[in-house]
Amino acid sequence: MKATGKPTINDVARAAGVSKKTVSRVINKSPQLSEKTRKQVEKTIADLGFVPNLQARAFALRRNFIIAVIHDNPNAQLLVNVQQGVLEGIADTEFGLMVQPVDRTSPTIAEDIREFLERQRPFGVVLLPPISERDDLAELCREAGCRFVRMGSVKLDEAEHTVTSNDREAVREAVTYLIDKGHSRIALIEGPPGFTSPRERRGGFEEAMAQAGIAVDDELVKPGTYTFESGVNAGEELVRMTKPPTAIFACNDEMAIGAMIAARRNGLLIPEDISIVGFDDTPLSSHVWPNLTTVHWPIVDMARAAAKKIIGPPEQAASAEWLLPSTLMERGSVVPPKAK
Amino acid sequence: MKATGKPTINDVARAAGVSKKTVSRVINKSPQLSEKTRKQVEKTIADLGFVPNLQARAFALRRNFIIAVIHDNPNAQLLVNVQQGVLEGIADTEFGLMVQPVDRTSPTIAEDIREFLERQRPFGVVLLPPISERDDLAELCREAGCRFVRMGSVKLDEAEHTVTSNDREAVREAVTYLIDKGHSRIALIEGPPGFTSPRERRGGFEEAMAQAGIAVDDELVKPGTYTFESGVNAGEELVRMTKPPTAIFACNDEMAIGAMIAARRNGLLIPEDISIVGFDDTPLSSHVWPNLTTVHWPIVDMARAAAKKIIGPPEQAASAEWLLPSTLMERGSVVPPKAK
DNA sequence: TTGTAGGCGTTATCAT
DNA sequence: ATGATAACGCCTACAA
Repeated sequence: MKATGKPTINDVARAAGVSKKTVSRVINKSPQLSEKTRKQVEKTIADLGFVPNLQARAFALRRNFIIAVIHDNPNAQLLVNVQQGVLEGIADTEFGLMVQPVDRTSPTIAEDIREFLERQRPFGVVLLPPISERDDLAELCREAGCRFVRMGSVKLDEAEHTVTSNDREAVREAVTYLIDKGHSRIALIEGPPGFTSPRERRGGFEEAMAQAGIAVDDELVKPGTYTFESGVNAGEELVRMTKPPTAIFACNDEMAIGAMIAARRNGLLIPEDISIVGFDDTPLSSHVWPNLTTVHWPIVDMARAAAKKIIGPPEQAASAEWLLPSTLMERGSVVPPKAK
Repeated sequence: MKATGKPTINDVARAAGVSKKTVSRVINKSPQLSEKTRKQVEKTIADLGFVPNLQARAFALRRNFIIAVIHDNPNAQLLVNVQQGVLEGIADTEFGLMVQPVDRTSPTIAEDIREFLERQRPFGVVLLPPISERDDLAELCREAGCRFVRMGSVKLDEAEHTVTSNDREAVREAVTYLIDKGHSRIALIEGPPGFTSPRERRGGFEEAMAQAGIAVDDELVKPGTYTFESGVNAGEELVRMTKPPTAIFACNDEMAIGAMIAARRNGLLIPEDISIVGFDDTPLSSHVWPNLTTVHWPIVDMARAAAKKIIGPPEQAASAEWLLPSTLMERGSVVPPKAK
């Protein structure tokens, strides 16, 4: 009768003595059903061990039960954290997780994404920075009928489609923390130009300095690209200055650790000779010595929140929290500057 | 006529003046079709811009066009590399990539995987180590009607279901390289007990030493867990010995770098005072200074090969290569030992 | 509140 | 080699 050996909606309908539409209504938790019928059908479902066929539902609804993470981000730890967060968000549901990298520099990126969406028809999409900032790509999701959430460092869309961290505020807090420790010659290692998160982080740095009435010394602001090497390079330049900074804020942990290596290679002790603060709170930050004081970026929480917005009712997504705060993790890489 | 606005197989059939089954045969490259009909239908397909609906095909075939990576592996870089490899393998096909982590320590792992396979019905599954070693989980894939490939450090299954690296041989080569440089007091930092890859890597170490007629000094074999910290700990113990080793082989890069940190913290220069070799060739190995000499683990290639085995014809999978060689990457962390 | 009829887009079966 | 017809399992629209 059934090729797969599994009961279908028809089997349930027959066994329960109702139509399959009624069974369908039970599956989909339709509100207009007598309590009696619902209970009875639910019992039959349980008795038969019926599990609705996801592919058939997907076919009828023209939507797969899948959340896709679309990204153009080379950072392995970030990706895995996002995946973990999404998986937590869809735990105990019928949803699965797909991953689709794209090439930001490709002229066909929009076409590539459209094709992906039309092929796989994911229920929803999580867009990671930096491509989450592109309105045209978000529009693509809307056109394809996908729910979507854009992750970033600033609010990119309506609450329904946004999950962000408050990088600016968190950095301001971190730099203020350095200032409160007594530092005033504070260096900044920037992130790659042209992206929002580095800009926000730099903004927070400047705000903290301005708030404390300290002028930002351009000599102490070094470019970086979020890579370990760029942190080493910037660190080298900083510690070799005739009057080096007493503290460094790096826009991510990898660069902060690069700067640590550079400082140490030049004979400086950390934190005694120079304090260092990072951003992200990657596992590495607890692995180096001294443990890196850094800003915890709640990327797992953000991804979980994004997934829940997508699979939950739209009105709930609109009212749900979209700001997940970054917070300072005080560890071992900061002390007050040496008295001169 | 068509709700989605897209042409369906019916539209093609009508326009081409054939039955939809014939169109289906063209889509599926059925061999028994007259060249003339095929050409004509193909032209109609192109004219109409017809793209077969993946969900409908999936429904009819009871298989989604998806490759799932099932894993219980905490290493972010490994996961991302595997994902990249699989994506390369399915590039320009209609397949997508799903990711499903599982908990190795959970008693319900088999049930969890079965449920996932029955829910999402992936076309194929890539099993990562260490769970790829469990025959019962592979059997689960077979029962669920999924193609599958098991990745590992030894041949775990028939060629059709296997992609492996030759860790043992590669380590033997790496340690022989150290011996050829003049080292004889060579330490080993092991991987976590109970898994195959650490066992193979240790085996390669022992074989190289035996081949050179050097007895393995148990004092110089330290346990590790593949983590940075365990490398630091093992490294500390080794360099503090009254007669420390002149070289260390660590079973992965993270531990090798941990050992580098430990050595340097104890006043040793690398490679002058102590040579270090790792395994994996993670990005980090080219980021530290000196660049780490390490064994390149071809994980991306392995994953690509796995994906191709899965989506290609079975007979091809059986005959395709299943062994991807690991090779030594000579960089800056090895020199001959100091003359006494 | 519940049921009937029909459709979603493809593949499989079995003719011809 | 090709076609007619019936699945596949669910959902929507409309009717009762």
